Parts: sequence; C-alpha cells; structure tokens
Amino acid sequence: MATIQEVSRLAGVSTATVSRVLNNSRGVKPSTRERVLRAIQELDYHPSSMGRNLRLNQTCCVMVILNDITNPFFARIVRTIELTARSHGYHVLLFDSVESDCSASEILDVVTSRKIDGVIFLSSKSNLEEFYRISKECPIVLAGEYVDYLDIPSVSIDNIAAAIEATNHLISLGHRDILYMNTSDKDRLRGYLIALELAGIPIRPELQVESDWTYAGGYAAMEQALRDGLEFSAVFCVPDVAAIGAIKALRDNQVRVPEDVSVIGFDGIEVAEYVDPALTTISQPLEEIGRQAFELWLSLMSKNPLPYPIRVPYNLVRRDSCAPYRER
Amino acid sequence: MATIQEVSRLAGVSTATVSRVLNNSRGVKPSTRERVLRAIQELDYHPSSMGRNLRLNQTCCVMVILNDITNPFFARIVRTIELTARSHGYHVLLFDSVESDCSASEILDVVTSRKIDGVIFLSSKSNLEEFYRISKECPIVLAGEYVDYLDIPSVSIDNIAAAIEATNHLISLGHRDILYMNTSDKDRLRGYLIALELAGIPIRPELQVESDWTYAGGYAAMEQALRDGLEFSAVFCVPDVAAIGAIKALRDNQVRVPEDVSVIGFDGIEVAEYVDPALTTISQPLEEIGRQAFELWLSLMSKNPLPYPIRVPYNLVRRDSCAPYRER
DNA sequence: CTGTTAGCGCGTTCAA
DNA sequence: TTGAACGCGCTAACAG
Repeated sequence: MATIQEVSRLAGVSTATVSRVLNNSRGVKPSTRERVLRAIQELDYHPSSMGRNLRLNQTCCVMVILNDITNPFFARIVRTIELTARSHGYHVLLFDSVESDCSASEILDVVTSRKIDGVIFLSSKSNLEEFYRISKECPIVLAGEYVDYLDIPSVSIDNIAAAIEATNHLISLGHRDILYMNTSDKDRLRGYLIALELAGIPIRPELQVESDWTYAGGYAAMEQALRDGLEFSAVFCVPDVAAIGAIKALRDNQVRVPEDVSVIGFDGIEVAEYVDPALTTISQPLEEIGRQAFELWLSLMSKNPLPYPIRVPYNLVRRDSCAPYRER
Repeated sequence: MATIQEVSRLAGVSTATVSRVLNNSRGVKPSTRERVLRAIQELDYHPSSMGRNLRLNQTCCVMVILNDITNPFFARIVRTIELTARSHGYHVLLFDSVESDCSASEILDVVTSRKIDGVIFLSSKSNLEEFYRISKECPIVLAGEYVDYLDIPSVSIDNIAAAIEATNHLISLGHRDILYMNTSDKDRLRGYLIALELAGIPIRPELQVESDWTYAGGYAAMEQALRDGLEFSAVFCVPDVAAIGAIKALRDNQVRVPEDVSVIGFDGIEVAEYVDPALTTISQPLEEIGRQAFELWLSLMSKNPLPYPIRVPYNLVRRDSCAPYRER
C-alpha cells in the first residue's frame, strides 16, 4: 500500500501538494498536478481513509439500528438508506438488536468511540433517552416511528391516523368485534381504540392481544386467540408479517379468510401482494422514508437542518383479505 | 470528548500507562491502574477507534456485499453475520449492489482505501476476479455461493446436488415436463439438466426461462411462460421469492397449485411456510452459513485459516405445493 | 513497573 | 504556487 509520502517523493513535491491535488484544492500549477496524478497512477495509490478520518474527525459512517433485518419492512428502508448514503459518500453500518434490545450501552459505545458519525433508528423500542443526550455531537434520526416525549428528528407516517383508517375500514365493512394484534405498538393501538370509540363500539380489552413482529409470532398469537375462544369477525394485525402468520393460523383452524374473518395488515411489504388471499394493508412509502431519513440526518450536521418531524403519506391498499361482515 | 492525554494528566501518569490499562496489559501496579480507571470514569473517556485503528492499521469492519437485502434469504444470512461479527468485536458495513451490479470499482475503492478489513460476498454475480487479486491483503469470503474457477474461500451447500434433488423430487412424482425458472443461476440449472438426463427425459430448452430474484420477477416470468403457451406440469423455481411470485401468476391464470402444476422453490425462506399452498423447497441452513462465513473470514487473517470450501447440509422440505402428476 | 519517543497517514496552517 | 512543520489519538519499542 503506497502512502502519500511515496507519491510525493516520486512526483518530486511535498505531501501538502499531493494532498491539494487529492482534494482538488485550487492553486496547484497544472503541470505539477499532472506529475502528481501520474505518480498516483503509477503507484496505484489510494488515500487511506483512516488517516483522513482521524485528521478530519469524521468517519463517513452512519449506523442503522433496527430490530430485525429479516422483516421486509426494515430491509426495504435499509436498502434505500444505504443507496442514498452511498450517493453522498457515506457508508451504512448495520446493528441488528434482534437478540438484545436492551443493550443500549453496546451501541452507545460505538457512538462515543467515534466509530460512526451518527445513528438512524428504525425501532423506537431501544432506550432512546440515552441516545438523546448525545444527539448534539452525534445526530440521531428516527425512521418509521415517532415519539412525542423527546425532541428527536424523525420521518414517518402518521401512525395513529393510519391505524384509525385501518380500523375504520373494518368498521365500514360492518365489523364490530375487531381483534387488535400487537399491543406493544402503542401508537397503532391508540388509533384502533380511537376508531372504536368514534364508532360507538364498546372496547373489549380481551380483544387486544400481544404478538411479536414475525410470521411465527402472528401465527402463535392467533392460535392462542382461537384457543381462548375469542369471538371476532375481523383482525387488525401489526405488522404485515404477523398478519400473514395469523392468516395461516386461521386457515389451519378451518377459519376462512375473508369469508369468516377479515384481516388487515400494516406496512405494505411486497409479499403481502403475493399471499392468498392478497393482504389488505396500510402501505407505507418505505423508499421515501429511507431516503428522507438519510437526508434529514445529513442535514443535521450542516448549518441548515431540514425542519422536522417529516410526515410522509400512507395509503390503504384494498386487496382480498377483507370482506363485509356476515353472520357466521 | 476527552482524549488519552487528558486522562493521563488527571491520573498523573503517561499516556502509555493509560493505554496499558485500556488494553489490559499486565505489568501495571494495581494502585495506579485504580487511579487511571478513576480518571477515565471522571472524564467519561472513551478511546477513539479512529486513532486506534490508524495505529493498528485495522478497522474492525467487514463489508457484506449482496444483491438485494429485501430478499429474505440474504437478510437472514446478514443478520447472523452481523451477530457473529459483533460477538468478535467486528462491525458490518452493508453494500447493496441492487442498482449497480457492475460497479466493482466502487467497492474496490472502499477496500483499497482501507476502510474495511475484508469482504463477504453473498452474490457471485459481481466481478469476483477483480477482488480475487487483492484477497491476500484483504480477505474475501463467498457465502451461499461457490465458484470453481477461483480459489476463493466459501461456505455453501452443494447447489448442484440440491438442484438434482429438487428436480428428482418432481420426477419421482411423475412429472416430465418441468419448467426451470432462473437461468442466470448456472449451478442450479446444471443440477436440473443432470437430473433430467439421468431420468432419460429429453431436454427442451424452451422450458428454461429467465427471471430475476424477486416476487415480481417470478410473477412476470410465469406470466410470460403461460402467454408463450409452454406446456409443463411442474416448475423448479430459483429462488423461493420467484416461486411465490410464480404461484400467484399461476393462480391469477386459473391454474391450480398443486393440482394442475407443482412448484418447488429453493432457499427455505421463512414466508415459504406461510403462503398457501405452503411451498415445497430446498432449505438452506441460513444461520449456519452466516456464522461460518464470518468465522471463516476471521480465520483467514490468523495463522491457522480454516480449511475451505465449507459445505453445509441442505434438505428437501416437503410441503403442499407439489403433488403427483395427473393428466389435465 | 513506568515514562519517553516515535510514528500510523493525512490535512492544514504559516512562510517563503 | 509550494514546502516545512505540526498534530489528530493512539500503541509499541525501548530505556530506565
């Protein structure tokens, strides 16, 4: 590996001049620039980003923290973040907290050791407070989620409004006994409750069940609900993967979707369109969330930060998993 | 941000001693170690990885290069790589070449600028030759794929044998007109051809169709096959996501699966179990591939590299998308 | 057991 | 337009 020193020797100039050529600083005589360029080529020289980063006190790396990259929802956001970051000369460091959601200290260590320039959270379950403290020196952005108790830059849809719309869709089809799946998601649970209340439907707490954010979690939660003898004609499942798992559980228990039970999901992942019945869901603009998250993050380090929170539009995608209510 | 200097001043020792305490070098009097530790705590000091990396000429970062993180196959491998890497003090830098498969130079630049210590490829479509050249100074590992024309460390199943088994499964069910989807995958195509030949089934080139590695790609390819009037009673789809897309295309064209056409996939992604009909497929041990890929990579930088290539077991998972051949 | 010294590779003053 | 010198934060060789 050639260094800037060797280049300078070969070109017969100082390292300062090589550095100037490298960074396109003006004030270099064309002929010497030419010589330097030739030396660089001859030695196949590539500037060391380590030396550069130390000098500039930056890493050009963002860390993306999420709960499970195998959830297509996160994967699609990450893909766009990475693409956008790369086009701005940044790299993405992945941190999948799937097995250790509480290990904030582990993440904090990466931040404080200046291994990264900032953080984009795709999951609000981590202890955001701890990160909020250092967000002045190390910008953080929340993508896909929103918290109201902290002044954290974020880009997301209006989760409560979206959940209201999802629930209203079921209500408008005549359903009144609506199961809500995934109580760990507070915003969407709130939307569900608001919608019921607005429609004058009494709230039955037993219809609020917990699940995790996986196919298997949705399957298990629905199995449990059926075993518990819960009576419902529709389900609002957060997220889509849980909905797909729940549909299989219904099918395995001879409950037809949507004839016997309607199911609506949340996220709008690609496979929702390919399962049978195709999943009705709230679709989020995942690419837009990813792109805007990175750009918001980047702006945070400039003189003119973008205004936040950023709200992006969602929309209800009607497919085949919801049908009008029928007496069973 | 406190530096090692400030810590040494506060503790009344030299920076070398602080460094010794930091790295748990033996030969530090317990009392001074105590003083240093207190100073570190008081200043909330965190060692700068940039300084450290420059000195040690390492980054403790691996780059994972893949074609599309939204493919659950890759996502699951990446998740395990990241988890394993982290447990060894390494971080994972993502490079999703989804929109620019040919940009080897872009990747090479990251490598040669010493921004990472090595590379794990999850896709063999990139120009591996270019990377092979630098693999001495910057180890590379291939995960999930295998190439025989280069001496590249890899961990994967035996793709050809697996493809033979998949095809044989269809043949053993009485199918003879078997569509193969995804000709860009040479190994599995080869297995398909070998299986046909062994069974004495004439090869019909028109039954080998191209697709990309997405739900939509599988859907489009199957639509095209039906439009072309191709006659077949079974399909071997690479990968699972394409198979799921293809199944929907069949369904949308009033072809029943598995009654009219049997479908077998390849990969064993989680959702394959949840679609209807549940997808019969070749299941790969994705977590094992991810873990071993990182450990192989790590060993490449030590004195005792693990032997390679590493072969991991696959297995045929019989579900509901394949049925015995019936005259239509 | 501890301190001094010398870089790792780079960007950036300050002079010339 | 260029070069000398310095320092970013850290570790390691050597000396004491």
